[in-house]
Amino acid sequence: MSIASRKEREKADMRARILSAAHDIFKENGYDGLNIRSIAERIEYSPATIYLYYKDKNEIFFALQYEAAAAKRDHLLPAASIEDPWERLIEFGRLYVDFGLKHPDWYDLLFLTRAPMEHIENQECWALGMATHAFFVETVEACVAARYFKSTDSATIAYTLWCHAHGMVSLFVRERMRMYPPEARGELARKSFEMIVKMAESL
Amino acid sequence: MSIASRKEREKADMRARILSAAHDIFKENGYDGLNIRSIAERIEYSPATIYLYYKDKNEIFFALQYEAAAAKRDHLLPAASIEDPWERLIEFGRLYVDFGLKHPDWYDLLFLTRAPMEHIENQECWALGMATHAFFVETVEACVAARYFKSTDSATIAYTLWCHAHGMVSLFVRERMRMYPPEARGELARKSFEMIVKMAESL
DNA sequence: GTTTTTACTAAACACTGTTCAGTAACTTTG
DNA sequence: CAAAGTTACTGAACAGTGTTTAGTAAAAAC
Repeated sequence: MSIASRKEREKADMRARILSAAHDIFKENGYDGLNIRSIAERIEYSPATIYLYYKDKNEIFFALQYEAAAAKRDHLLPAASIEDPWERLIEFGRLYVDFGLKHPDWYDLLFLTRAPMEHIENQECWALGMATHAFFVETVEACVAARYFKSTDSATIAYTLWCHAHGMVSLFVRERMRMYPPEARGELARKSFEMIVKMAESL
Repeated sequence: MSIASRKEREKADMRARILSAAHDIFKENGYDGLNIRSIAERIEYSPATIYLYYKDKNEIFFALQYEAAAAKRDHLLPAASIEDPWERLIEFGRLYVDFGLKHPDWYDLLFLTRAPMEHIENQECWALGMATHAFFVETVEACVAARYFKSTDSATIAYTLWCHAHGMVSLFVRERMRMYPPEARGELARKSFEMIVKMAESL
């Protein structure tokens, strides 16, 4: 059994090494600069070897997406410890946008990549994303329970707030904020966040 | 001068034929299915010929983006004739989302494609998009002028509403609405639109 | 020590965008 | 109208993708 378990360990190591190389290349050159040959070169194996450990590029893509989802969860984690649901919701939103602006590539990977969505529901990254989203929805529900809103439709409230935050970040990530002068962008985002908070208060 | 002008006309015709082919292929197979060889095949010329009429694929991309911008403008046009600015604003928003849901490929091309943005500000498509956006901002300003809002920050109001609409559409276009059960998606979008209208009333 | 299994790779395939040398037709010139 | 020059076009190639396959050398099992 010793040899078999060692081989298993080596297989897992190799998978990790490939993913780590993919991670590095992605951080350095974005998704566009990430290709099988560049990964192979970095780990000093032939391109064909990659396919002995990952079925195809999509599988590596999904693994990277999981890392992005984990990074996002970690970024949002500080909000979880805030007792008051309304304060928690605001901080959650602030951190969500902050994550998108600080890590546009990760955000892109999670929400903007026209990617192999066929079977993404079966992937770990999807489950992790759903869990983080559930935390957000629960916070909205806690606000509803604590009568912070007149409306009790927590699902629609959560979705509406998410749409706004996602809209902000994705306009930025995909460079459509160029419609506004560079110096105005930051302030616009800040003001809009304040505005949606104010609007939410009236719900 | 007759020959020269005929040649000019032929050149313009060819450019139009190439773009028309690109348009058709895009509608049939999306941006992924659109490549130089497929265009060449459709117009029955060699791939190299394309490069005599368009500098590179980006130039074709920009031309297509212009068509998308024009289609969007036409889709939004009916709202322009509504007198009351508040009603106009609502209809504008409704049509904006409607356009995105009905023509996800066009919307994608306009707002979600990680595209050659370097010089897009110099492209016609950009100017057209800006004009349509300006119409939207003017409508918000008209609402402010008519005291439909307490707030007078029309730029932030416009941006906030846009973020919400864009968020809704782009979550749909990039298939992140899969987080919700299929039968719930339509209702969620409808309710969220109503909600943002309600929220805007309180601004 | 022989056989079988495993880990790996070179080379290729099919598909992209793009370029370039060559050719045939058209236009201009004398 | 023939020679020279220009234009429109293409076949073939290059470089870059993801992926597959046949073959090999080392490791493991017997």
